[in-house]
Amino acid sequence: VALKHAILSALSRGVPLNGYALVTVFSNETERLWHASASQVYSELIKMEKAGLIEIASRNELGHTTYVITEVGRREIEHWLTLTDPDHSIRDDSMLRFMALWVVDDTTARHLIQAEQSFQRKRLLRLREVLDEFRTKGEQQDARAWRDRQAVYVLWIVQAEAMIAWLERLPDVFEHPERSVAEIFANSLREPVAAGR
Amino acid sequence: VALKHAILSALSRGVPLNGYALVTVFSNETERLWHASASQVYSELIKMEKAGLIEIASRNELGHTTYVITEVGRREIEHWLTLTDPDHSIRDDSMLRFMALWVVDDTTARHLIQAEQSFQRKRLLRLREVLDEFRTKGEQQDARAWRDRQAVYVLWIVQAEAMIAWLERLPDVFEHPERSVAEIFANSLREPVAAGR
DNA sequence: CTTGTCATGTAAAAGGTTACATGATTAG
DNA sequence: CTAATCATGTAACCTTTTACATGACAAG
Repeated sequence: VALKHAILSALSRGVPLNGYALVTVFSNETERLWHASASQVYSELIKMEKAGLIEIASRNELGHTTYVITEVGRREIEHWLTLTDPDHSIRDDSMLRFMALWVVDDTTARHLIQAEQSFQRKRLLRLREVLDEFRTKGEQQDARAWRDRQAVYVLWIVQAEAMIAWLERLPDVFEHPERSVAEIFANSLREPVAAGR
Repeated sequence: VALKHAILSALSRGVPLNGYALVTVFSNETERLWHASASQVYSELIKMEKAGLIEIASRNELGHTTYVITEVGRREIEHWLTLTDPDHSIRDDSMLRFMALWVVDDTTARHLIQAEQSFQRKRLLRLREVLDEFRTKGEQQDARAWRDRQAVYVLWIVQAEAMIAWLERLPDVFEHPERSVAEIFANSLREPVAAGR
């Protein structure tokens, strides 16, 4: 129901984009916002153009097409943000696996944990790289949009770091049944981290 | 493709569950693992029972049915964990909104941020409650399963706390354009949090 | 005695994936 | 000259949502 909004959000920054550029955005595992397949993006673009939310900025003989957001699209984005409630439902295959991890033996669990660690470390490096790029890029173009993007990346970096630290202690949960889980994660869970307000 | 695995994972702890209990699990916004609607759960259960992954533990005259996992189901879970790769693709409506937040004015942004803050605070309280319940519950039943669950809740709590702290500083990104984003989130981003290894 | 929660399903519509098909351009 | 990447689309299939339908039971 929201690929439409993900596309509008990407186009709202003003730069005309072609279908392929959007496909790359939505197949990107670093940017965990909205996933979509190539075929879905192309057909959604056609639908949105017909609906007047976006329009063709350019098209060459090969069919290569760039799109920009229209005024109608801009209003749709504002409507979505202000008049509909966020959907907090998630499908997270990777976490689902960790919830089921106790069924396998300790050695297998260790392998799976290490694989995820390696994925998250690579993702963290990538996140930091992209954040650095934003700092220079944002100075030219719409600063407000780029500052927003930077902020989201900051959260992703903090959460990736938390995940990596958690994965480092996770094997102990299975391998040291004599220690309580609270004890194992003692330094992560040092009570109400300024939850006050 | 994975509601099947989410159901098997829930049943793997050995307690027979009925459709409604599973519906509650998958519509729960605290436990951000796998979301599914009621009708989907009921029809998936029928399909899985036919496929021999689960079986009926009891059924009364009213049609109220509880299911347990079979040996085939247990093998399917292990196959999934060890022989297929995790799918890291995500659709996160709430984050998508934050990425587009710069399009609205500061007052509206503030309202939206506060609404999310209130959601995350409630979720955090709920997470802490459930974690406390696990500590006592886990002593009786399969300790390994319950320790795993506790660990996942620990990560969720840490990440919810990080999100709340981030949301507290987010308004400054829009309202203080003279300050750099790095500066605003300085205490969150205090460099490589033991990413070493 | 009626509202809310527990409990189970079916059918149509919308959303999303996979497989297939095609061709230009770039880099080694 | 060949493999990878850029670039666009269609069709069949599968997954998920929405709307509808039904009824027991408990609490106020």
